[in-house]
Amino acid sequence: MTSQEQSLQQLQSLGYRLTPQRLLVLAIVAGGDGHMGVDEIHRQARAAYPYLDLATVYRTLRLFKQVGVVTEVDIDNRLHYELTAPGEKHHHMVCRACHRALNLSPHYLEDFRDTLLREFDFEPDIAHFTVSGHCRGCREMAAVNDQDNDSTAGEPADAAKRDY
Amino acid sequence: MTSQEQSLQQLQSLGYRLTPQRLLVLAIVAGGDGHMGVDEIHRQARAAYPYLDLATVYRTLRLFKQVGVVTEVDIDNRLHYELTAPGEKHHHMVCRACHRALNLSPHYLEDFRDTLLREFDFEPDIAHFTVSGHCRGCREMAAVNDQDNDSTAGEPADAAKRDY
DNA sequence: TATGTTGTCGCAAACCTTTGCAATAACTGG
DNA sequence: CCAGTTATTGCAAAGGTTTGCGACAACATA
Repeated sequence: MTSQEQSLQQLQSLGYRLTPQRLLVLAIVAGGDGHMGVDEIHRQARAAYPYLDLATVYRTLRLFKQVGVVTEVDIDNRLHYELTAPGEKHHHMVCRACHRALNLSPHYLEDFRDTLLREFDFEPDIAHFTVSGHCRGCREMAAVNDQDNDSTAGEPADAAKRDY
Repeated sequence: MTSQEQSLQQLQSLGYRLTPQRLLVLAIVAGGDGHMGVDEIHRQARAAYPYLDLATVYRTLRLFKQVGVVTEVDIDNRLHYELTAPGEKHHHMVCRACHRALNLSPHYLEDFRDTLLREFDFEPDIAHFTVSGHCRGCREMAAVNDQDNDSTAGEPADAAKRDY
C-alpha cells in the first residue's frame, strides 16, 4: 500500500469522505516536489477538473494538514503545502529576504518542547514548526551592504524603497 | 525621557516622520495594557481623530514593529500588538483552543538560536517568537472529553461540528 | 518665513483566506 | 440496488491585511 493510499484510508477511517476533489488535490501535492503554493495547486487541479473551486482547495488542504497528510508552510504570508514524508519529517527555516525554505530536523526542537511541557504544562504544536530569519546567503549580502550595521534591527531595509 | 519619547526620537533619527497619526497610535498602544487587536486600536484612535484610516493603522503598526517599538502577536489569525517593554521582553505561547497568550521568557530560546546559527548560519528572527499549542486548562478539558485519545492528532475536534 | 523634497495619508481596490448556504454526492443500512 | 443521512461542494460574499496612487504635510534649508 502506497503512502497515498494509506492517507486516503486514514481519512476514511476518521469518517471523512473520499471525493474526486480530494483525490485530485492529494495527487497533485504528491506529484510536485517540495512545497507548493495554493494557487499553483489550484491551477494544476483545474487542468484536470475545471470546476474545482479555490475554496475547496483551501478546505481540502486544511483537512489534509489536520490529519497529518500534508505539512503547511507559511512563506511570506502565503500558504504552501507539501506531502508529509513519514520518517523524514522536518521543520522549516524560512528566509525573510529570499523566501527560500530550509529544512530543519525535528531533533532541534525536542528539548524545547520538553521544557515548555515541564515548566508550563503547555503542549506546543510542533508537528510542524516554521521559524523565520535570514539565511547564510542573505546575511552575507546584508553584511556587504551595511557598513554601520549595529545588528539591532530597525533600519529601513533599503534607503531607496522607503515604502515601509 | 520616557520610553515613548525615546521611541519617537528613534523613529525620527531613522528618517521617519513624526505625524499626529503615529503619535496617536503609539499613545493608544502604550495606554492599553497587554496586546490589542488592530480593530480596537483603530476604534480608539478614531475616537480622537475620526479620519484616521485603517490602512494607516496597519502601516503604522508594521513600522513600529520593524523599528522594535511594538511586538506583534498573531492570535487566531488576527494581528495584535503590544508595547515592547525594554528589559522585560518576552515571547508568546498562544493557545489554539482558548486563544489566550502566555508570556515566555527569552531565556528559553537562546540555546535554540545559538544552535541554528552555529549549525546552519541561519539567524532566526527571535526578537519575538510565537509558538502555538494548548495550554494547561484546555489540555485538561480535552483529556476529559476524549476517552480514546491516542494523542496523534487528526480526529475532528468535535464530532458534532463537522465543519473542519 | 518661504520653498523644495519626499515621506505619509486617505481612499479605493486588490490580495489571500475563510465562511454561510443551498444543492449535491458519498456513504450507510435495509 | 434503493432510500436516507449528512459530509462536501460550488458559489458568492465577507474578513482581515496589503498596496497603488495622487494629494498632502513634515522636515530641511535658506
